[in-house]
Amino acid sequence: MRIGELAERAGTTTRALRYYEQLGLLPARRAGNGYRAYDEGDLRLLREIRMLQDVGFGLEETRPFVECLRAGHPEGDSCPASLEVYERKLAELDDCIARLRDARARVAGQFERAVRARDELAASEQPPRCELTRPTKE
Amino acid sequence: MRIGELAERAGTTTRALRYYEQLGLLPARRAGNGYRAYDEGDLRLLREIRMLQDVGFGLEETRPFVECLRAGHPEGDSCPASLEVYERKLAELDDCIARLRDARARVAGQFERAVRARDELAASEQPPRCELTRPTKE
DNA sequence: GCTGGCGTTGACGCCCGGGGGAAGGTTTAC
DNA sequence: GTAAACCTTCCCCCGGGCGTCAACGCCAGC
Repeated sequence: MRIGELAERAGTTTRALRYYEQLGLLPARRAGNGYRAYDEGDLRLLREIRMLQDVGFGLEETRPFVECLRAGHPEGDSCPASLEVYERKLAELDDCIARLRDARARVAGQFERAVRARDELAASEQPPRCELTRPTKE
Repeated sequence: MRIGELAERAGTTTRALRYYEQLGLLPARRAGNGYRAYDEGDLRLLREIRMLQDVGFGLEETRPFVECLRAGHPEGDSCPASLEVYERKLAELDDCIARLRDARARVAGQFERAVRARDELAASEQPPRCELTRPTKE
């Protein structure tokens, strides 16, 4: 299989495949004419890469999974190195979520304070119209 | 006050101040010699900018707050435009947090599945040593 | 009058990942 | 024979927020 076919079957581009090869992530054998030659195993590796990217992994983070598959394991995450990446990613996500929640809390605090200040200002400038003092219309 | 002093008092750099001016965020009057001239009000604006940046606002998002202060309001968030930015930011943060949580859940699912697969494999390859069959040492 | 420390403008660099796109040359396929 | 697919190499880009020169002007002290 040549690069165009592989790209199409994996739903990516030839440009991306050359880039992965440049990273050493998905090296290709070469046919006599210099064309890159791929097989079904490479398709499997590529699908693993794309799947992990969809979940938010960077290309470097997919490397252990790819190498695990290439080493003959049934799944990309059958190796300890892959599990470590999972754990690191979970920690990273937790950290990021925590920081965002903290930021959210700070912004929400500011927002509520500002809203209260605005309401108090409005109340002092324009005293509330009481139903008992002005019972009827408008 | 000149640019160096303002930068130091606000804990930033002259480069940043020129950049803010370039954005129209913090325009400066000019002294006769062409030097930028700032006053205490500018320091206040600048502190507002830096405070918002610390909470995660981009420079453009600080603009309504700065203009609110410049319009003579007591706080940067005394204006409706600022409150809208707060609300937009809160929504943005909520969205981001939700997406991260989703990603985290997916990764966690993969991780747990992989760990179970590993444990089952280990159990099948090497049957558990039972206390009753091998009660003593090692 | 000279050094040093401020200031001015403008322009380029950078960081980060993940490629996009074009130029210029083979090889293959119909 | 020619179009499509492939090869390599190269630069570009996206956003934000500045850093870092370069080349020059202004002012104080000695």
